[in-house]
Amino acid sequence: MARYGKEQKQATRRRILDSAGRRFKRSGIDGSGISTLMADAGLTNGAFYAHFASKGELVAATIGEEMRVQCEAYASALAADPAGLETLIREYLSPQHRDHPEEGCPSAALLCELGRGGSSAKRSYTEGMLAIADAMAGYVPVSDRQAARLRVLNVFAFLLGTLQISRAIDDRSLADEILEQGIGTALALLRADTK
Amino acid sequence: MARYGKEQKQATRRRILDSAGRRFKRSGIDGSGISTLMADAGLTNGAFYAHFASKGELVAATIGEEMRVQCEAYASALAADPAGLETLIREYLSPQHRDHPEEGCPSAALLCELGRGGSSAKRSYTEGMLAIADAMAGYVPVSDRQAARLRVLNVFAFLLGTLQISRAIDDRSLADEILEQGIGTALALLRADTK
DNA sequence: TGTACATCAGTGAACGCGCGTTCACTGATGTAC
DNA sequence: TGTACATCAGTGAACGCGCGTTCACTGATGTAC
Repeated sequence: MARYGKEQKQATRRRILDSAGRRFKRSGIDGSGISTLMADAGLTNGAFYAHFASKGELVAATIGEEMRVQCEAYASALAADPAGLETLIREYLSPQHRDHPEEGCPSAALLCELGRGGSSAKRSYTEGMLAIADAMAGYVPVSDRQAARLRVLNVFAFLLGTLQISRAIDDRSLADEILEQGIGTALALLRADTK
Repeated sequence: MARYGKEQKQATRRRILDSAGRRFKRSGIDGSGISTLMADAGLTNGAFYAHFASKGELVAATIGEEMRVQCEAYASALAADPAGLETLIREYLSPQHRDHPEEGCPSAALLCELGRGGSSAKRSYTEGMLAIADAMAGYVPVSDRQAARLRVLNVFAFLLGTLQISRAIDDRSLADEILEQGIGTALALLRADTK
């Protein structure tokens, strides 16, 4: 409503990005309309195009932001506790994470949709994924850097697949069991000699 | 158009189910409208409700059918070649599968959407997933039956996560590399002692 | 064998609704004098 | 210090369109006589 410096508008943009991340992860990209996304941010639909040229641009920006936040969270958790990979895995494969996609991993919630989505969202995703692989490669017991990155990607693929299955399974105790079993498998995967 | 026996209408239903499977896997569930789904089957929108009570019912039926077909395909491939698990894994993690979701695994294409979707689709999915775990448990080097089923689920989670990542990655050669690396990891995962 | 009829799978127009997007407008603010 | 003005983030109604769903209708068929 004002002519503050530029910070005001950028703050609104960040607010939209933040609430859009939650909404997309809860309802899907196709399942989230502009009016709902803007209402989530406490605004009306018309203001949207002052911040983004299209829904596709919002999607790409939101994915980028989600991946950046996830990468930072993991990197700082590991910097604080270099053996913290196990904690991260246990949190990832927790019933809490399964039951609250809107607070969780963007890959687990949106990856199928990204696969068929626009190329700018894929670009954002690829960058974010590589940043995560890079940030975590140092904490994996593999000496070769590139091999360590691929190992991280492998573990990540396993975690996200397991979480997705546990979300789609219609039997809570089986879903719990899959998560529990997944923790052991993920830890083994992390350390295994694969080649 | 006719008063044939009941086979005619059931044949049409199967045709809708088959083309809907392809369409959902290509465009997503939210991304596929009734008119398009019916046109894919060579019909007009109005005929839909003679076969299904709602879109949700079609989704559940399609998921059930897709899982059944996948289960049968895997089971018969393994029956023909008991060491064929490696072939199955190589086909699953092939660029061909990555580039043709409409012909491929329903889990890889639709699992995020199922996670937030209706309960009848989840029910269908759960049944199908358990049937696959059961059908393949005998081919995994784990003696305890229930542990073998969970192992199958673990490998499946890894495969589907890896395929999804390779579809969302915007760099073909990196995507190829992830698939290639995934084959080795999946084979190791299959045989590893995880507990 | 030929004709009238009942059946019913499929047609296609229409329903209210929410989609992504556009745009004329509002009104609180910082700035100029 | 007080007032007039330019700015521009945000409003809210409207656009054409496709959504899921309904329904009166069509017309090819198997059946009855």
